[in-house]
Amino acid sequence: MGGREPGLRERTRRAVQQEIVETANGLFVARGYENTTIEDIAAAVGMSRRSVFRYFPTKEDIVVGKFDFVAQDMLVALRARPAAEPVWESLRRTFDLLVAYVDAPGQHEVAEPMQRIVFAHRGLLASYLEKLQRMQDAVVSALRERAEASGRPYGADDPVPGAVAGAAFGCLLAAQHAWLAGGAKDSFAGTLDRAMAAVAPRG
Amino acid sequence: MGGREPGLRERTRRAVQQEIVETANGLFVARGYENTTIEDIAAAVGMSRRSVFRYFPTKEDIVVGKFDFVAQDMLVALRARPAAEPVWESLRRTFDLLVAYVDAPGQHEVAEPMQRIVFAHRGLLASYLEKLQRMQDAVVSALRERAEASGRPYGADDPVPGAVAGAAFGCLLAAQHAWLAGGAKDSFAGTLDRAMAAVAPRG
DNA sequence: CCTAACTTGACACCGGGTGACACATCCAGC
DNA sequence: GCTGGATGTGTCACCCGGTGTCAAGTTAGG
Repeated sequence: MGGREPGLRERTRRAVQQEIVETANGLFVARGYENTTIEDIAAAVGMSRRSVFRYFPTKEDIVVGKFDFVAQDMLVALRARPAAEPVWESLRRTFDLLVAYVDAPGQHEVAEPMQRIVFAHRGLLASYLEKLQRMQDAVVSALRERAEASGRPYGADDPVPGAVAGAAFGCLLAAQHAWLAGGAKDSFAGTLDRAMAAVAPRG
Repeated sequence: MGGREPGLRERTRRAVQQEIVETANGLFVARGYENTTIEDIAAAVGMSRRSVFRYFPTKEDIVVGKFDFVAQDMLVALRARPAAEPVWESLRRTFDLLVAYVDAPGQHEVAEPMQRIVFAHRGLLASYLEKLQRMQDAVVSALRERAEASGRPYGADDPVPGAVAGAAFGCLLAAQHAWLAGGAKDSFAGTLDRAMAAVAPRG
């Protein structure tokens, strides 16, 4: 991340955010997303409705906001991959961060129902897809940098890097979908491997 | 589509819907999406706020609702492709319906700014992505049918057909992105061709 | 002409989200 | 130790998207 040593202010803020997320997730899985109002969350945490909005811009962000961080980390991870590595492999390794998030043994019991909630609700799914899209845009930038560093830069409006990244994220989403549909029994990593083995960039 | 002879009721309904869309699009382009309230639209069309919601479930649907129809048509188109054709080619041809929508010479002047509006607004982009996702789900079903008919069905939780479809839609989105970023000068079809040439299913 | 189905407008209401203001707290610097 | 400014919070008022309800109006069919 950017600033070294987050500082006390930022740390307490993160702590409150974390508490809101955990409390809210509990309510969401118990009563459902739409049946839980911001006021319910505020009351459960012990603050006012207004203050909840000071920590999260929207209700949806309480659920999918964390992916902004994952996106940043993924970018760093992608930039750290060796330049000689095939792009598809680099992307697969970049996704390991998301995989770790999903396959994490400790949080598995809470992460999976939340995923189902995301995929079940219109606005939430839309919001998640939009986050992935932003993530993807960043990946495209990284891909361009990499191509430039290796001496074969893409043209400004070349759709190719976007297509490669788009295909990879498409596989990611498909894997998530299939994994959830299959009851989340297998490892997510394995499902993603199979998905990404079915497609490959040309050249 | 389904019922033969739409009937008077349904036809007038479609006409009103069309008028709402056109009036609203005019306001959106002129004053921006967020600066245009449902009441503004209702007033411009000459009906009450409530009635607008009788024709469109949400404000976003006024913009992206038409893609539900495109999705249905795309499904039909995909099913009509010869079974022997390579999958990637079938998908590219299926996208021709969307291409026709974008490259259409008549509506080009209104379609392009609307596309920019969609890509510029959080909720709108999210909504559009969600529509594409639903479209994609349908495509996956068609891919499964095709594989079954050719004697090599996929397993129930196999992520492969989803990955192929996801990759194709990823290319589609990337092409749209690059096309808009490049000022929509080239033909969209050509951009999409280049995007889909950069990736291919394995096997 | 009368009635039943459908459409519409008007009104009330909910919930997400924002702006403004007042109050408390905490941490300077004097 | 006091004071003053930054920061956090609650309260209130408001906007807008979206829904339920009901009464009035329209249209088609007997």
